[in-house]
Amino acid sequence: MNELEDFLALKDRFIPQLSVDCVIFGFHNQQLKVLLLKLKNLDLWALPGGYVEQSEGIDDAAQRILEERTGLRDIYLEQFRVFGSADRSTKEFIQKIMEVHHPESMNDPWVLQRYVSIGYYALVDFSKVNPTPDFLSEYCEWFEMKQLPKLAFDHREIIQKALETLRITLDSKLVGSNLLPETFTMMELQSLYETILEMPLRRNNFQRKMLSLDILERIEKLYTGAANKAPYLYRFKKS
Amino acid sequence: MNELEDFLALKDRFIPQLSVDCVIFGFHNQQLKVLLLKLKNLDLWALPGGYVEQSEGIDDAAQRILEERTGLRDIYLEQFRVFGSADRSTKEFIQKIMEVHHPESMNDPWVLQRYVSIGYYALVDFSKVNPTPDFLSEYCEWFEMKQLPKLAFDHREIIQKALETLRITLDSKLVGSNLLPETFTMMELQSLYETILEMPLRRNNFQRKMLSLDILERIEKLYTGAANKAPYLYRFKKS
DNA sequence: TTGTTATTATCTCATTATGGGACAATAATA
DNA sequence: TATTATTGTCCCATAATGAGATAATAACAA
Repeated sequence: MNELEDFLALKDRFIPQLSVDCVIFGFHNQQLKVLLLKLKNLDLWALPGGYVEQSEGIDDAAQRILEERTGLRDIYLEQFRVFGSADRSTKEFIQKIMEVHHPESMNDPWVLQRYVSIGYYALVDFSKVNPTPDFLSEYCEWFEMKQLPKLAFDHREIIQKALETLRITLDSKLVGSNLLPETFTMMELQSLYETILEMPLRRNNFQRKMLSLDILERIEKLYTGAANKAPYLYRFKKS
Repeated sequence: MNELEDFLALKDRFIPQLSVDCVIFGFHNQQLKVLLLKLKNLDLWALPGGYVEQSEGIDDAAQRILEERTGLRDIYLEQFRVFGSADRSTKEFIQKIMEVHHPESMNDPWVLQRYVSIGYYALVDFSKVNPTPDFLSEYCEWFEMKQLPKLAFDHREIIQKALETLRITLDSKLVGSNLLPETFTMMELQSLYETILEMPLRRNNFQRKMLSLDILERIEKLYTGAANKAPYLYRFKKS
């Protein structure tokens, strides 16, 4: 496990006791998804995360972590909350993880210290992501928000809080332009909003609202082969 | 400077390279004010701030710092953003501050390290605050938002960001109940909103809006001695 | 060719919210 | 009793939103 040794040796590169956790949202098959990592030899999943280098801004750290897990650069990223309550009970989890990988590391009190974690949420085009695990994990997979697996630390709470923030900022930020592919139908856009808000919206009023914002460009019709009127394709206007 | 030595000796009590800065808002004489500290022997002011103890939650740390500077407990507090860009240039300021107080401390690389700071804003009843400086400062005073003095670090930016957040959340949070005294007139409430939003509002529409929210209780009339109709006093409903 | 069917795109109307002016009520004073 | 400066409401035009109704149309079946 040389990687881990390297990691422990490099601890001076990072700000101690501070981590960054990223809730990466994607949208696929009318469902909101989150990218998670399966921890090696444990029946536990975790958010993509990492540490902040001494010479690195926190937003840069988040971008770096995101690029490592998705292969994408310049991702839409939003800081939403710091998780630093005294009872985050990260110790028990780190203990579990470290015991499995490298029992000797337990002698180094550094790994067992309490962490304060900065929560970011990211919006990505599902189809462009290349999920890549890190050295503590064996897989990297998308999970539907409704069916999250068993999560380490307080990561379930972090995901929940990220979604709440996303909901609140839904109509002030252009969420769609980051979660949807280049072109999409009005129904797909509506379905995205309904999924995030967890409530049905009316087709007619939703379309009126979206068109009135003057942020969409109507391209051509999409002929799906279905026996009904073909919907228009839209894209977000450039600026 | 024994206090400082104690402080340096106690560094293991705190999470390193992490600080908390509090933007404490008050409202007085129709003006929005911020509580600031005057750094000893320097022509510089700074936000009340501090470090997070190893066994302390970050919100608890903020409450502790707030209590030390204002004498108030259970203050309305909201985390709004983390400041951790690589170029926060805190070093030059810390250097300035430490040179003045304790040149020997400069040998300890700890004090010169880069910091990541969690920004909180607090809303307090101006009249109840007892401003109290900390060991690095000589005064603790209220400043009008429009006339801030020369500020250390990136504290001006932090204050600006806090105000922006306050504006955005103005109608979802009950800002008034924290910034105003127990009872107040409709005009005072409106004046608070106008000051925060930096825009004039219409008396009739503002009153209609506020009353329709069903959060205010009308008490009795306030006879000021002025030659005009006496305004009602209001208080925020309990629950 | 001509219906049929399932959607999509719009239109319309009622209801509610908001902007902005007008007016009546009233506490102290002249 | 009249005056004055505010305060509390009312009214109406306009904008935004909720909810049903109707027209357009792409593929398929008859």
